[in-house]
Amino acid sequence: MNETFVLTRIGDSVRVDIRGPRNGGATAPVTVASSDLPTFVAERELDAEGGAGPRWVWDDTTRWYPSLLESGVRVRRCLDLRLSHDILRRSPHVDPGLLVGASSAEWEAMDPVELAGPALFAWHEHDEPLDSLAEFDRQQAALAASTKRDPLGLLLAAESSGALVAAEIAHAGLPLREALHERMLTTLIGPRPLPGARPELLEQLLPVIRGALGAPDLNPDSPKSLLRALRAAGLDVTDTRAWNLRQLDHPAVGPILEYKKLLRLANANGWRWLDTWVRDGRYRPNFLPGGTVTGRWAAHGGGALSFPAQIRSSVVADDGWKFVVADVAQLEPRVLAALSTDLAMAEAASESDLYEGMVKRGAVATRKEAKLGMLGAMYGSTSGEGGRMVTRMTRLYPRAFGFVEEAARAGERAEVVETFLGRASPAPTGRWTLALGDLPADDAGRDRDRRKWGRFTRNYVVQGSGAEWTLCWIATLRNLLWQLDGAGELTDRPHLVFFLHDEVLIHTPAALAEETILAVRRAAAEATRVMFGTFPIDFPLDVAIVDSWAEGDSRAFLLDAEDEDPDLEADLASPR
DNA sequence: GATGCTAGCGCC
DNA sequence: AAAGGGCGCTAGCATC
Repeated sequence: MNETFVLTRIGDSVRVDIRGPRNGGATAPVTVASSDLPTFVAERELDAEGGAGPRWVWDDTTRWYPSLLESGVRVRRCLDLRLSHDILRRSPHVDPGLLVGASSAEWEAMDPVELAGPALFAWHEHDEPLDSLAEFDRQQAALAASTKRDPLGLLLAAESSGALVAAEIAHAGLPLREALHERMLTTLIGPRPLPGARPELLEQLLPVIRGALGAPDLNPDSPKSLLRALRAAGLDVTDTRAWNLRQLDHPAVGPILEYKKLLRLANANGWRWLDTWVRDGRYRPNFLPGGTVTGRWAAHGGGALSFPAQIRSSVVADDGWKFVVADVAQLEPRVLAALSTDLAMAEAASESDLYEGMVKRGAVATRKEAKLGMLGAMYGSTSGEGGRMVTRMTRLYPRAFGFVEEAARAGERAEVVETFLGRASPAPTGRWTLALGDLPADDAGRDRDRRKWGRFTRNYVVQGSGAEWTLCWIATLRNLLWQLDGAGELTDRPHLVFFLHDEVLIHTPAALAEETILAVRRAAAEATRVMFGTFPIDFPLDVAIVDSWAEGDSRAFLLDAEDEDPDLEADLASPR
């Protein structure tokens, strides 16, 4: 039976309201002691073996699933009412009145529970527990009445699966060898310093920098005093950004850049990071599904989503285990081609490298131009080579480039834009939205803000739809991984241990690594089918079986590759 | 002493 | 004249 179980916590017990697949109507609720819940859930999952499985409806995955996982219980499906409330409330295709009811304000204000890290403390539940059944019924009614019922329903399911993945990643943790990390730190910045002291190798760079600038008291940790010292030394700079310093020809530049790089490592992923976020060979950040407006995940704790390439060599699979690392090549351009049904761009995307595909078809002269043009279209470049390429490529791919252009125009009109499945952008609140169409021609500030919002909505439709594809990917993947020939609980089988926007890491027994690769590919194909149906678009994956994340890092490879410019992103990020 | 902001840099 | 999106994190610094 694929029944729906709606869980509401009441004191030390849980009220379970059961909705059958056909009757839709209420049956008498069951009351389960909280301590018996894992058994109750496990039995229902077992009963439904083979089918899609029961669906567990709860207020918030972070308040339910971690303890189930601790008890060794995995679920196949859930509906996270907190996340779905947020999506439905923002959708212009949902009647907001249907979502209003008891505790509306509490549903709006609910935050996820942080499970990892130094701030861990017990959360206080509401005195009056939120009634999940009432909220579920409201959401179902709102969904049923929506003109975008099917895509929104898919989005809610994918978002909820993402919440399950996030909890499972937190449960399993990313394998990270403290000893390796410490050795790397010691080599690069010196042994663990005393509290408050500068690491040894930074200390050694200090006199070099001070000497070269003739500033004996300079503290290069302070951008302000560094800027002062640079200008006092006769250098024409307005900030201390590494990219700008690199343009200068001065003996202080090399040591300063080296210092900044090591300081960054020490601050972001040094000894304190290790102490705080890594325990018993596992790094456990808090992933927050739906944590950003576009639907990409956010993360708290240890900078999980900016895990530097430099330290990925510390991420090593357990003995007898492997990592399967997979990332999507040019996710967002491919999503854009499908969003806009641009057949010419989709045709170029049949190549494993979309940009090369454009070059091969004579659209542009070089891979770099293709990339500049695509990124320019998705981010809103108007000047420089990016801007020029956008103009040229608009003629070649009018549907795709027109699609993002229209999203930008809509944003500038203060309209809400949507992702492919219907996640709506927030309404703008800036002053420029007032008296729209009645702007003084010389109001440069408002004009700038309006264009800035247009760049946001332009990017929103692509970034948000890309996030939806990856949600569908990992949602399918977690189920396929469970069906592999494993046994035992989650961490005894192939399981996801990291998710980075368009890249996944799976920790798998070595014997199942090849099968895991097949699962990753099948999941990608399924995500494409579910999202885009028969539209001819490919999402090729780069997949590798590795012992260390560093081996599977395409950037590490690209640094040696002749045909790729590793500084291209930096070029884009810099003025001129 | 706590809090909020900025600069700068990491990731996608 | 110049004009790219989304994030998190840290230290320094200003402020209360």
